[in-house]
Amino acid sequence: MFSRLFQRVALRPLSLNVSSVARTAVQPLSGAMPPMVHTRSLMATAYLAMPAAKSTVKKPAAKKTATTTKKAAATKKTTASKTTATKRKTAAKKTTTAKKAKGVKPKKRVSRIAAKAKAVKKPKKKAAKPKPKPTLLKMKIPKDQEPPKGPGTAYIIFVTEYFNTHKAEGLANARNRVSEAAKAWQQLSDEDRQKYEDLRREKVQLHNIALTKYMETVDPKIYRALTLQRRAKGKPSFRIPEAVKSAIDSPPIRNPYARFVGEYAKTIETPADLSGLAIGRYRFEEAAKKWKTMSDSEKQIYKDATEAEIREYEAKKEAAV
DNA sequence: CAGGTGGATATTCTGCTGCT
DNA sequence: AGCAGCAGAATATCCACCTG
Repeated sequence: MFSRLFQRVALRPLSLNVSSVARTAVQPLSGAMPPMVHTRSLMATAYLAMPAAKSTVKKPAAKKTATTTKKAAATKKTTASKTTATKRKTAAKKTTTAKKAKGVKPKKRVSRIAAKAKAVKKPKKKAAKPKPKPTLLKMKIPKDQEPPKGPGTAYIIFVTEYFNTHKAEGLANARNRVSEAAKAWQQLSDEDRQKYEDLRREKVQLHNIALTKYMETVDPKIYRALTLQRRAKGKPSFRIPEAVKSAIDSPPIRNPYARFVGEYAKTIETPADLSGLAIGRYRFEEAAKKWKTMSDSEKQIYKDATEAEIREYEAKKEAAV
């Protein structure tokens, strides 16, 4: 009986409260370091909609057009086709501090190019499989069902605005315009830049609200498909920004055992020679041992607490309807 | 013209344990 | 999924420029 209820509760994460998100989303504005607004998570989300081949294939050709002034950057970026996967690896290396060996990159590039080549050859299989059944993995996600895209950076906002205001001046091509925008950006005073930073924060808030709305209304099937397709591409699982996550309407209901562990773990003294995962393992094992020695009536306390929480949740739900 | 890019850095998540 | 704990991995964010 419990498990069924838990399952039901567990399915709720998609049900969010927009107004509370608006609230939490606004808060990050204070303080020097805005507490995680996860703009990028949405950008990352955008990858879902972005054919992997698009980003990987395009780059190499584009790189050729790099100006000579960009020499250094160009060499740095010869690995233009780097995807987030590579990025992830480099990031991982970074966290291990001194590990960062630059000579590693070429290797990756080669393997990725090889992978690309393989990917290109694939289509042959299509003929062999004339009727691939529509699965979530292959399901096409309609444009309007894709998660909202991220707000971009202050600079992006500036460039956008720059383009709009200089549209009529007949500037050469887009690339020159970007260069001009970049120069203009550099000439901005700190104050002016701050304006764009403020704008960005506003956009982040709006974006969090949009994402919340999306999470509320998205077809669960679509959401599942997005998740599966993302995983299939080797992308990390979809992460819901904290500001949105915290808007989930009610806390999860803890099962009796979890409730007990939470309480009992505080009383366990961990041997000094343990660290990291070993500590957690030790505590769980100790808690499990204890749980087994407990009588039904002792356990009943925790069961009652859980049931009470469930009743409370049900009542709240009723009231909301 | 919206957003991708890489490197540095800040922040968050995962794994792992047993049980419900 | 949730309970605890934390090392290490993964991801977000930033800038400045670039791209299709």
